[in-house]
Amino acid sequence: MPEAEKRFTKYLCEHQYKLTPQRKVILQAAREIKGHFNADKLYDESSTLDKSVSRASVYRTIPLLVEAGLIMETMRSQSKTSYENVFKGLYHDHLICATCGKIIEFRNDELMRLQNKICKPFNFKPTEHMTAIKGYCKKCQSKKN
Amino acid sequence: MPEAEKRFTKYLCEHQYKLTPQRKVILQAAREIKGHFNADKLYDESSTLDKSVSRASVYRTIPLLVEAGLIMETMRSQSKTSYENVFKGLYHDHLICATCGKIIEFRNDELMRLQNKICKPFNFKPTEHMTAIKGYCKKCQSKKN
DNA sequence: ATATAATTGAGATTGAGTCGCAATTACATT
DNA sequence: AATGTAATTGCGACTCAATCTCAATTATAT
Repeated sequence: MPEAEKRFTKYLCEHQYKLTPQRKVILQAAREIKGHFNADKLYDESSTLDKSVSRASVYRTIPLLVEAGLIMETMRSQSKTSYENVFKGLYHDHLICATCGKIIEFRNDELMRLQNKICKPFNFKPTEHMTAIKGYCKKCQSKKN
Repeated sequence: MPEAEKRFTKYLCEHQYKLTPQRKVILQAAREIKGHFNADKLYDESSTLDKSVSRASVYRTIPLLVEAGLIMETMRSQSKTSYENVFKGLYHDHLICATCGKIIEFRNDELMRLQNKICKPFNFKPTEHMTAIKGYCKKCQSKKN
């Protein structure tokens, strides 16, 4: 059993949730998607694997996957919530172009350390962070000139 | 004329938009609100100043105020988009408690500098950033134990 | 004063996300 | 293996923030 499924099974068990075929399929679909996805995309992928999976189950499973630490909410744009797979230690954040919508991912350990440092004086225990920097990407800057 | 109104007038003029009484009222309402607000709150405040202002106009004016640099989107939580007034140089970010929803504001210049530094290698020109750190506030940590 | 393009309010519409419910099912206990 | 039961399912109805439509109105240039 792949690591992710093991973790999910453990999470469900610990919370007295059941490991249903639908949940397995949705997890598998989430794992197969590369990059960002929203609920609709996850529903499409899940349906492909198993037509019987309903949109409602997808919406109901997403918070479980988040809680289990398998996916995470990355941003909300154009009224849709985006998620992506969590890989061990491979945290990253995003630059978002205001013109073309392009998303550039970056990783910066200093940023992560700084955020932990920021929390201390507030006695705040951080679990996750989201940093999004909006602006103009290289292409859109030159277009403007 | 207050600085904010001057800037808004300039923005409208430059884009061939008209300075209507409704827009003036909505700007004034936005300026009077301390802290975070969403579209509904802004509608309430605007209505108090002038009953004739419609919800639609508030929604239509918000992007103008954002574009003019007078307010900014700060986050989206519980499916509502939050805004707050932009004051010269007084940028800040947020700690959000996952349990009680409490929002702690903080300011950190190092974070701001770091974000500019991060953009450089991508030739990305940042205009604004949003950092939200989720976790547990002091109170909610002790409740758990 | 007039022309005209932008703006308005009211209400309809959209669409992501949630909920209620009867039928089904995973799993613990015999 | 059969049973009990509480969790889960799919479906369709619902919610509600945000957007759109449209006829009436209005800010500004001429």
